[in-house]
Amino acid sequence: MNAKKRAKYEARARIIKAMAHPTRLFIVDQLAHDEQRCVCELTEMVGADMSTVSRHLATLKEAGIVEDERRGTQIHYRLRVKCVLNFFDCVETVLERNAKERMELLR
Amino acid sequence: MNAKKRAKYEARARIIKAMAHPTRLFIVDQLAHDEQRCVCELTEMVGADMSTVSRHLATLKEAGIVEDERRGTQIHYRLRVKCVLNFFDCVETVLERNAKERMELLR
DNA sequence: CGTCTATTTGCAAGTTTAGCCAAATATGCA
DNA sequence: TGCATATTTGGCTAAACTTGCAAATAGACG
Repeated sequence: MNAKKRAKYEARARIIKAMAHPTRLFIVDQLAHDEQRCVCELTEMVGADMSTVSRHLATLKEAGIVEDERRGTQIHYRLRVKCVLNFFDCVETVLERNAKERMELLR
Repeated sequence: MNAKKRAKYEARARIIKAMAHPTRLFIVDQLAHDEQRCVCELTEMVGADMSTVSRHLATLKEAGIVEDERRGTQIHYRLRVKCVLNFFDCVETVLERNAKERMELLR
């Protein structure tokens, strides 16, 4: 794999890596339902330190998956690209199939 | 987020994390085109140590994204779940949008 | 201007991941 | 059985990621 090709896959991987964390997935899922949320609300929902949540949001923003907007004293985040929600369907498919296969192996 | 919910997102994240690496993305992409490949071929294409490629394949297999089959002395890998290919489209969308936004910021 | 609130950032510790080399396994075949 | 080939696994190091606490920022508001 040459440098150019490698760079292409690295760019792609950066986006996917931004989704590859339970808390960040939760946030994305939440924003899919609620349109937008401030850091304090998400912190409350996630149940971690606000600094931790803030960093997760920065990771998602850096990847271009969410965008933020200041509203007075707080900052609201919302999904920037809806298609990431498609990930969930496929992931669910994989999980179901894994579960099914594990069942069959037990017989 | 309670324990059950957390477990749900952790399971999802494990799948996505398995995709979140340039080499593994390359492999998935390759298997999308070529149906199946042995470790030696993939090693050749990737250009890393065979042990490294083997581990990447193990990661993908563990997640349920690929499956393997021994053929004599070599082991062939193939995609187990096609829908992961949908990831690429969305990732491309995000990358394009990021590029576009960066252009606009330069004006 | 000073203060309060919301958020981000610096730092340190703990955990995970990636990569290579060497050694162990597993098959095929003479 | 013994050798050759393909693949995986153990061990180790360097780099990356995660997290919370404390400190720094940025607006809002009296």
